[in-house]
Amino acid sequence: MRGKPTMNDVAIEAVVSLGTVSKVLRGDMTVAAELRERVLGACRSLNYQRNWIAASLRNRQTHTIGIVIPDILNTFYAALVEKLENLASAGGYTIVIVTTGEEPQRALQRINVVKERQVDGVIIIPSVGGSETLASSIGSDMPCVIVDRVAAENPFPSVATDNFDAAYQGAKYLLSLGHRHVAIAANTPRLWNTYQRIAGFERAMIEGKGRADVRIVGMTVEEARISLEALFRERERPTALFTSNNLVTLGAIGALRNCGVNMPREMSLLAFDDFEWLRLLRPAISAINQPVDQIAVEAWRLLSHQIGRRQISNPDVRAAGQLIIRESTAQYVQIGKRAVAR
Amino acid sequence: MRGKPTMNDVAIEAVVSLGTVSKVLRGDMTVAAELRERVLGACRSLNYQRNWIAASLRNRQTHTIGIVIPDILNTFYAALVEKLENLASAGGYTIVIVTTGEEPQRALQRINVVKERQVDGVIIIPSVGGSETLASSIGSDMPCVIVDRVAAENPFPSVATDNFDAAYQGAKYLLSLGHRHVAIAANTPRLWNTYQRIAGFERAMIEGKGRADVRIVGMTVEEARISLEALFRERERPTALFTSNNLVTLGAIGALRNCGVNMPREMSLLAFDDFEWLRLLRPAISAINQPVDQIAVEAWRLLSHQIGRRQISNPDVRAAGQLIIRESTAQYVQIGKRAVAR
DNA sequence: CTGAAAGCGCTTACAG
DNA sequence: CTGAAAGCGCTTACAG
Repeated sequence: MRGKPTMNDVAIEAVVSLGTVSKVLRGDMTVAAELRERVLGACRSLNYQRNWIAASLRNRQTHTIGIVIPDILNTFYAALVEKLENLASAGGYTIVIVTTGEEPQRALQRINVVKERQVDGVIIIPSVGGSETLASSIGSDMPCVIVDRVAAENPFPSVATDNFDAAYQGAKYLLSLGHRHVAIAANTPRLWNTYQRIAGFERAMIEGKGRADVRIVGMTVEEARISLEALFRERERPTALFTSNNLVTLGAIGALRNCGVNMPREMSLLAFDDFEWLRLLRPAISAINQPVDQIAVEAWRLLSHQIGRRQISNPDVRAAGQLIIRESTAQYVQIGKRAVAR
Repeated sequence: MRGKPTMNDVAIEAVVSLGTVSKVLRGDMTVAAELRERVLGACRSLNYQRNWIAASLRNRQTHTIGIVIPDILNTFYAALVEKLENLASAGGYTIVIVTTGEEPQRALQRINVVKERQVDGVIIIPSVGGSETLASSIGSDMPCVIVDRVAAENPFPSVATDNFDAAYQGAKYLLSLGHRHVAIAANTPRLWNTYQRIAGFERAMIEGKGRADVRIVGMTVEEARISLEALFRERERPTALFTSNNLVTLGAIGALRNCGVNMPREMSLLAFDDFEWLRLLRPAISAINQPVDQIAVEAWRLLSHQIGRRQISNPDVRAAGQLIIRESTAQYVQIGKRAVAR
């Protein structure tokens, strides 16, 4: 026996058959206690490590799951990955991560890589324009759950924040402060989560008889900043701004600073996505928090149940967002001559 | 042929032997062009996907690398992962990620998981107290590179910022602004990178005849905040603060706010680790940036050369940090009665 | 340049 | 409850 010991070496050492060793190691309890001890002892003395690849080839399970994510630097996704890694690890799974950088081409290629790796299942956050091709590239035999950016006609189990409602509540809050002209800065309505956020926002504004200004500002911080600087220089600018995700929030804060717009006196800001830094800015930014923990737990439930071929209840989870009020949102006060919108 | 097509199915379809198919698919050019075409055609028409697990079992390569990281929410590590994923992907590798949460026990367990997964190599950022046991748990046959938290007696190829020099330069800068009493808030000197940062800081302060105040503030944002609030309430507090990493910076900013200490008038702040938010705070925070791109590229070079059994030149890379001056650091001006240190 | 055969290290029916 | 044998889908010497 040169190199690593194999299961066969263990069998010889323990003086049992190869099959018995396999049974013991897989936790099959139909093995006599005495043999089991001999096997375990042999494993220890040989410092045996199971060759997981050989097992996978035979039993068709890799105990690996793929995570397809647009961008790890986005704190929301980083938090999601952190939670998922813990859940997977606790369940004996390991995760392979792949990033798509919001590029549909790359997304397709990366999803294929993950499939070739023969993962047992995959958790996907689609990128812009990626939802359409998902069904065909995933196929129906691969356990899969879609997270966050769930398309309207999505065929897979999914979990996301109830974006419509969260945005609706956010807008209601802004209205309750007296704001009547509020803008929503959204990355792109081609993303379904954003689309829902815009819709919830608009619904609330209509109900509250406010003026809703929908601004599409692009996917990056820089694009958002430039776009919003233009908005802030308009004659009749809104008195409150609602950002559609953390990247846009970043751009908005930059724009506010560059244009010298006082927050919250001249402009209230409500952010979608909460995270540590928002508390530290001055004024601290009010935000709608997405329940990352819950989203991760549900995604894992949905995926592991599919892998285990268990019954899935509630295959489309929508988690409630929570409004966190800090200092960036204030009662609307008419300033000088500028009038409130209509 | 039920289920997925195998290489054998392709061989039958193309009317060649199994071995020939294998050769073509592995890019072995010693196959006649005509056969190659037939094989490729058969693959397409059957929609053949190579079973990578079977290949791995035979050739002992998984084309997978493990990344062991303390915490994905730390932006520095998130950025590192993002870069590494791109490099790995471009090289035909996929990454499995494992987080240790700064817990030595968990680190050990996770490193073992990665090894059992039979990765071709591993990139490790040790956690506190984890460096000591690394050598024995990794073994000498596994390609490995240590990043960022490189121990003094580290036996593996490594890449990190030149922490001593970066901190030295930072302290020199603070001295040049006239500060003579400056504190460094460090998470723990048990981390070698932090240890180096403290040492570089102290060296500069000695040379500049300043008073160096070393404060160990703990690993979390909360601990750092509480610890620094105490510092800010001391009678003879420093006029400038140097934080040892991004988590401590977070705590420092919170403490500054809570204690109502004006920055930079009453206290200059220089952060180790730069990232987007630092620009957006007011005042914008001066920082020492670690060259994440370079670090990732070098780590990948070191790892892939080991995997390919190529010669490794320069196995211990130390990259230069860069000082970015913004608004949080200002010339020291004596305020009222409070005297400069000693 | 091509093919037949052995084997990677396990798991899984199947006998006993 | 235990063991002998076949086989998972490839790669790799080895003949030809």
